[in-house]
Amino acid sequence: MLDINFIKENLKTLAKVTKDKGLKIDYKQLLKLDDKRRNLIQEIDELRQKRNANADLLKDPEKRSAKLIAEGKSLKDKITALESDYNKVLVEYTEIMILVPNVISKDTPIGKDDKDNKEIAKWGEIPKFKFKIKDHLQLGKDLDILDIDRGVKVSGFRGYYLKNEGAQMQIALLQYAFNKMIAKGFVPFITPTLIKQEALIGSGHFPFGKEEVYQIGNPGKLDSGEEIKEPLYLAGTSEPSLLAFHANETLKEEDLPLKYCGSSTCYRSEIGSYGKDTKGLYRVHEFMKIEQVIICQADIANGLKLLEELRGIAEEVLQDLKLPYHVIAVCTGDMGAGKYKMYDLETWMPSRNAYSETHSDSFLTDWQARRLNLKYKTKDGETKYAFTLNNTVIASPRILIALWENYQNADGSITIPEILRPYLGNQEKISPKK
RNA sequence: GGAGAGGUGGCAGAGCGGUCGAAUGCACCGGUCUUGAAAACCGGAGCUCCGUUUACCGGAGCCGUGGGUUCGAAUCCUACCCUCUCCGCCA
Repeated sequence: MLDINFIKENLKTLAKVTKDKGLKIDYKQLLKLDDKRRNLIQEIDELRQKRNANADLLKDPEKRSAKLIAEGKSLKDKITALESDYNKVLVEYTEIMILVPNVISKDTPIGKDDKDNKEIAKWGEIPKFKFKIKDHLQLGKDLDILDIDRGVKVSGFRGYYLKNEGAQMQIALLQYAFNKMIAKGFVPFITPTLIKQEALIGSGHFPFGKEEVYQIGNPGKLDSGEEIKEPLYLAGTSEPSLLAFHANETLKEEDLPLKYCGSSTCYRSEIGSYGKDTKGLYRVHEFMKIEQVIICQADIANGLKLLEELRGIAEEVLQDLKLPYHVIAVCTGDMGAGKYKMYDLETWMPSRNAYSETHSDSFLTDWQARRLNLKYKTKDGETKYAFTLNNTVIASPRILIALWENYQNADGSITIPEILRPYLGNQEKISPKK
């Protein structure tokens, strides 16, 4: 969400960024609703003032009269009617307001989709295999560390089991990553994954990505006896939980920046990507992830610095694992409404013969904080909305694709990356069983 | 799942139709006193929104949330959310 006054003063910029991000906002309608909204507030406030004055007179039994009471009744009716109008206008107004995208950094590429993203850095050598490589599915099957067939049997499409060293490796990755983050001063969290709609609106996952999120219904009853559901949702990342942790709070500037990392299972419905990546571990309905989140002062330069810091941590993880990757500056059409600037880290996946997304590093200025009503008080006593950032630390099993495929050997075994060995009893290789 | 109690300012805690944005205590800020501090005493202080002559000026709203009753609601009714206690069940 943006400040309505900022929107009014920057209509041209916003019209452009809206188009560049592939969105459609009726700004004329928004301004109209804002006018209506403010006019109604004024009218209502005036009538309430009269009502209060009237009620004040009636306090005195001597002044009590049928006329005053009638006057009070009439005022009440007018107020009720206007309030009802106001509520309707506010709903429409809010519906548009939460769709208004954030502005972008100067260096964000303008483009339509991921084809227009720009590679800005590269690390590691793409491995050249002298044998016919297997993809992670084959490796997983041959080494008995992944079972897709039974995953589908039990969980349905996109279901999977990690098994043996496959299972161990996932836990190893998470633990290694968690430890790294703690060493860097991030506060470790295990976050709720069953969350309320407000948290998802706050992070900006709603309304944009609503269909991507699983909904869980809680039955209840309305006044009228009508059955209702106050839904809960399965979070697709710990980001909304970590951000909403401080929703409706006013923090102290001296406590910023807050550096958090959250470990959670993540759920994605993948509606809208039906035909895509249907094989293997690339796109699954549930996975585990450690996410890094920063809540900081409202300072663009500082935020950009932190974005680089988060990127650096993610790069460090891939370098620790010795996986080739590149960094791309994500273009407007691919970045999401709330983003001010965004990088993706894509890791080399031999079977896909491509770099594929494993990390996503974003800076959102105060776009999320406004939705979350997350503020801080400056040293001068001023109240401001905070800025927020987030990036992946590690997400598995997707990263296992890169890990298994890049580390495979001619004999069909997989070398375990050194950094993970301590978590797997110092085992060096995953070899075929028996 | 059953039974009961309750949600008021940073915290504790009164208020149970108009005198309540809200007593009182603690904490906080300023002052007096003091060599300094403490104590004591005096004074001050919340948030959100709207408007404008942008002035800490005017107005509205905020006592878990929404709806209702009333000329008037922190106070009454109602639904929902949450917390606590006891019983039951349970990883």
